[in-house]
Amino acid sequence: MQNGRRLTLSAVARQAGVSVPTVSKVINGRTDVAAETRKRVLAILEESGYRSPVQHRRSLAAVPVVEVVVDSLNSGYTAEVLAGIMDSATAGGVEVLLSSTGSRGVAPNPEQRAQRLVDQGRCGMIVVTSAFGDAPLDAFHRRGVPVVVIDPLNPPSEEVVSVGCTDWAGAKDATAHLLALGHRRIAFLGGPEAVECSQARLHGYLAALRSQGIAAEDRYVLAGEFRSDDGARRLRDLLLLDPRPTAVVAASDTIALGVIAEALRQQVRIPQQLSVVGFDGIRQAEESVPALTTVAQPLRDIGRAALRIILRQVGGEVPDSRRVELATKLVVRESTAVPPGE
Amino acid sequence: MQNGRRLTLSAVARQAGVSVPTVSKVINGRTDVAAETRKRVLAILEESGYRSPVQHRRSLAAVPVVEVVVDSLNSGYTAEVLAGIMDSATAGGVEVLLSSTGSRGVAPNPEQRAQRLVDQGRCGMIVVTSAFGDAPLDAFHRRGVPVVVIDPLNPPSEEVVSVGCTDWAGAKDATAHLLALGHRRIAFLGGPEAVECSQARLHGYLAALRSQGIAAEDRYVLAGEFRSDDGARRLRDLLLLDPRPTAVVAASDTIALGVIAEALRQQVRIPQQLSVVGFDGIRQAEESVPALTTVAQPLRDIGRAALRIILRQVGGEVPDSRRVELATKLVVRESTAVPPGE
DNA sequence: AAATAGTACCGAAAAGTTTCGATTTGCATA
DNA sequence: TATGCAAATCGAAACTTTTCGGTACTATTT
Repeated sequence: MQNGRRLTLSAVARQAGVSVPTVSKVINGRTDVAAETRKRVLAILEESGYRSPVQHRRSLAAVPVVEVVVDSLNSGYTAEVLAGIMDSATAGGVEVLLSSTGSRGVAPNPEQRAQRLVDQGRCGMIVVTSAFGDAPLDAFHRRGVPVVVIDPLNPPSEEVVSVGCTDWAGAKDATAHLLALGHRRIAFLGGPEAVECSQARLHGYLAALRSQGIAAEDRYVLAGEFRSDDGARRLRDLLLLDPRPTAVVAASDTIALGVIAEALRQQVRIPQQLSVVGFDGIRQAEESVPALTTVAQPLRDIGRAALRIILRQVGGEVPDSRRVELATKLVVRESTAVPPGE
Repeated sequence: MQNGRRLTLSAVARQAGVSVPTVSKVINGRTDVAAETRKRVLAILEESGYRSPVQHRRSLAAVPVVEVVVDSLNSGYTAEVLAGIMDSATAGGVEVLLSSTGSRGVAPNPEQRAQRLVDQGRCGMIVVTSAFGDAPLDAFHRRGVPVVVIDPLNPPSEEVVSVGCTDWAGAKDATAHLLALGHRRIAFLGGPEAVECSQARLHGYLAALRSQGIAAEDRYVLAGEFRSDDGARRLRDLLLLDPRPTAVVAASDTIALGVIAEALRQQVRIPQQLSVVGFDGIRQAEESVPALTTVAQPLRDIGRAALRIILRQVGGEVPDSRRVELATKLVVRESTAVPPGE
């Protein structure tokens, strides 16, 4: 390719059959390039190994920074994942820029935000359990900024890597554990219905029941928020049913802890009268009384994995999978036992 | 100046009697411009009010960055403070760079680290509950980077602003609350003896006792770690004493939650047989059963305040105080009651 | 003093980016 | 069907930045 001179934009442009500005726009992630054209130009760029001067400078530049977007910090879940991210970050020599969406949802102006990201030499982004539309993701993708989404609320789009755990299998394990103890009336306290992982957990629960030939009862399945007070509320509803369920599978530890707290208040003894299984494996689950049996997600590992994936993408590797699922592990503690009256 | 067209480099260049590249170099701080020439060009630039496109973008986009150093993320305490910092950060339009010291202590090379901080345009630093020697702090101070320390483990040095809560008064309130209920044998489960806030809380406890003319018993005062398992361990020790204390003041909520959990295991009923007061006001304290009476630090407010102080210092203000203490508030919940046998 | 080397400074030319108008296309409307 | 309108796409031209070589000046050597 190189005939004496340095590799230049116009050479790439000529080969791609477009003008110099168009190539520049592709490199800088402008929107006014047809997808078709962009692809062709990118191919030539790839092949020729062209690097724009700014790209080049950036690759020499100081410590890479990864931006981490969280929805809120008040759950143990987020903190734990963040801790994992920090692990990998210090190990990998990158820094972490934390940004919180708060209640306002994500990024007022994704295009501008993405541009700022690359301007300031940020090399990737991790989104933790937030709804993230396709439009903003595209803004990052066009600029070649790798994005990893952890436990996305909405189904992740094509071009983004998502990291999570084996939600379906985990809920199935939890339910199977209760079935093995002899429970037959098992309730499920889910998360918001629209949320991806929530659905997977529900289906794991249903699958376990079905495999034992047990029909799921609608009134035992209550969707709600991933919050302890909403767990407490729903337990009150469950206790009004006749016959009562003898066990509860909660879609998160926060829900399960709410159930345990409310059970104590209602004089329902756990696990003698009611077994409870949580999901997530946050720290508080170990410390509750009785200690919570739960499906532990390797939250720290998930955080670590997310950052490693970013780093690999920055290094030019193509991720071998759009979805990474880490195995959950059922941790049996004190909140589950054989059903009452047996 | 503007004769119909937009203000452009070449106009400035013409007026200054130099070429366009030279003006560009002045703007971009290149070295190959004579001091004399630079001055002249700068004058014209000033006069004409020219802003280069990148300057313009930057003024729209550049967001100041504050570095936050935490020791670890696995306590609710840190997460809560961080949430407060994020509050102020989003409100104040700054970004937060998170860095974790982990177990390895702080900054391998403070001098270098401080330099990098200013190079990358970071405008301040917040240190959350970490030991932080004077040497690194000085490195920042010399470079004019404001540093705020939240609840420092060691006594903060002269040149740094520290933010905390009224530890002494808070512990005194907690103890007074128990005294008012009629308790006379009150134990104190402290943090590590060397830690500043831990000492203040101990002295608040002692002061409350003294004000009622009660002598502190050494065997009722146990130092230890800010961890729930260490709280549980120390409760076991307390229960062996004769006479047993009827109430416990814990120097942190984590300790207190450990006490509650262990009490449940040991069949000691709270608050009927033992009253417990915590300190911090983390989220889990609300959700425990029984709900924990605690001295709530305004953790979020502390985080918010820390960042605001940084921002004011960046704005050129001189902090009016080296030490900011936010008031604690005794939150009476279910874990305290009159002593048994009355 | 002359030659040489080194360096600071500048601008022509090359490279890259942005603006803006021209062209096309899709789609709703007359 | 014709017409208008808005959005998408692209490149020419305008603009900015960078590279690179030349000039002039100074210091050093011969």
